Amino acid sequence: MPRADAVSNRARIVEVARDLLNSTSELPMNAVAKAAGVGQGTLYRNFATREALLAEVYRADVDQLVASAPQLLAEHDAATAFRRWLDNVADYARVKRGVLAALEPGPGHALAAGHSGPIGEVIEVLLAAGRAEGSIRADVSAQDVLLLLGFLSREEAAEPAHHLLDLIFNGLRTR
Amino acid sequence: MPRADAVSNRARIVEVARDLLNSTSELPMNAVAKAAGVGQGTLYRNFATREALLAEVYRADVDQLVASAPQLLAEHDAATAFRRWLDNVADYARVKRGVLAALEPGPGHALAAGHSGPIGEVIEVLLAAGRAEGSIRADVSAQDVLLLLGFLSREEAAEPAHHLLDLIFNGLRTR
DNA sequence: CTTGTAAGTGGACACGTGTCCGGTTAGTCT
DNA sequence: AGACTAACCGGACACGTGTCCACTTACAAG
Repeated sequence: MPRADAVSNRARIVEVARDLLNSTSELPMNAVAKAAGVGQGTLYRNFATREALLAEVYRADVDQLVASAPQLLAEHDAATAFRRWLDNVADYARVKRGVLAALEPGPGHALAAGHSGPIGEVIEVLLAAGRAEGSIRADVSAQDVLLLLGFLSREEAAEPAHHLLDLIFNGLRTR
Repeated sequence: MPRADAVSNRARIVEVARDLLNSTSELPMNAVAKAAGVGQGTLYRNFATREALLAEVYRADVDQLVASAPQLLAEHDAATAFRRWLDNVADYARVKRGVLAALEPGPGHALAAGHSGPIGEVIEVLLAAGRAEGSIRADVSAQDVLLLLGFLSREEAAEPAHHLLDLIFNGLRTR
């Protein structure tokens, strides 16, 4: 059972981080610690990396992203749903630059286990639907897609994101 | 006309950096400066970023990579040549982890001008050949390819590189 | 040979990151 | 209530990065 102050500290860290991101879109770890009134030790114990902190801050957004997939699958064929979902990811990534960092597999975090968090599972679902439909290559894993999506984290790729997604998605399709 | 000592300093910096990479595969900038017997100021003036230094160290390798493209185009059809060339890139990237950093477009360096250095030009040549042949999509730019190749810089992508290249190349092809 | 000066030098500095550890405190047990 | 202990706290620290600027020196002109 975690201590009460530890819980509130963690919550305050996330809250402060969200505020910082809204105002400056920068996220210096030591600034977060100072603003939250905790030491760096506490900050790093709760969130070992900046990505972990971002993941918590954007968890609601990630959840929404995850939730949109089944909805898309219900309304469209698998290929279209997949394509639309990728567009959703790109849109989120452009608005909130941190989202993509949040869904990236941490070092040694994703390679060992097969699942790369909720996002990985959703991609797997979309891939499975596409495979069943015959529109998506059978040799594509969620890990592959995640890796290919890595370009979204590059700053240079703000605008042509949809175009690049087009190329990537074209590559995932059967021919 | 640059000063004589400046020239030798620059050469020694590159030499030292190469040695460091061969022994530790790490490249701390201040370590390079100290080992080369120059101040950090000198180092950063000659090479504004670590990438610039890596680019110089691996220039010979990059040149070889660039030279292999026309050769491949002479021996195979454009699509095959392009595919083989991508494999070459992946092989280089796996052996010398720094090569990929060397060919990446620096911030604001590649977006403005159309050319992203020699690598960008080679890719453009391969793309043009593929377009003429009708096997490569017309809406693909060298910049796109460079961005998509960005996954090579991720550590996690050491082994499945060829598979991912397969997916990417599949995306570049016409259908 | 002396002097001028523009280029070059190199180290101090400010900043961000992540680790480590002595002190503190919440929750529990008697 | 009082004491114990394990978890927690938070700041000092060591390290790497990149910038800045006072000093030095190569080269040229008189």
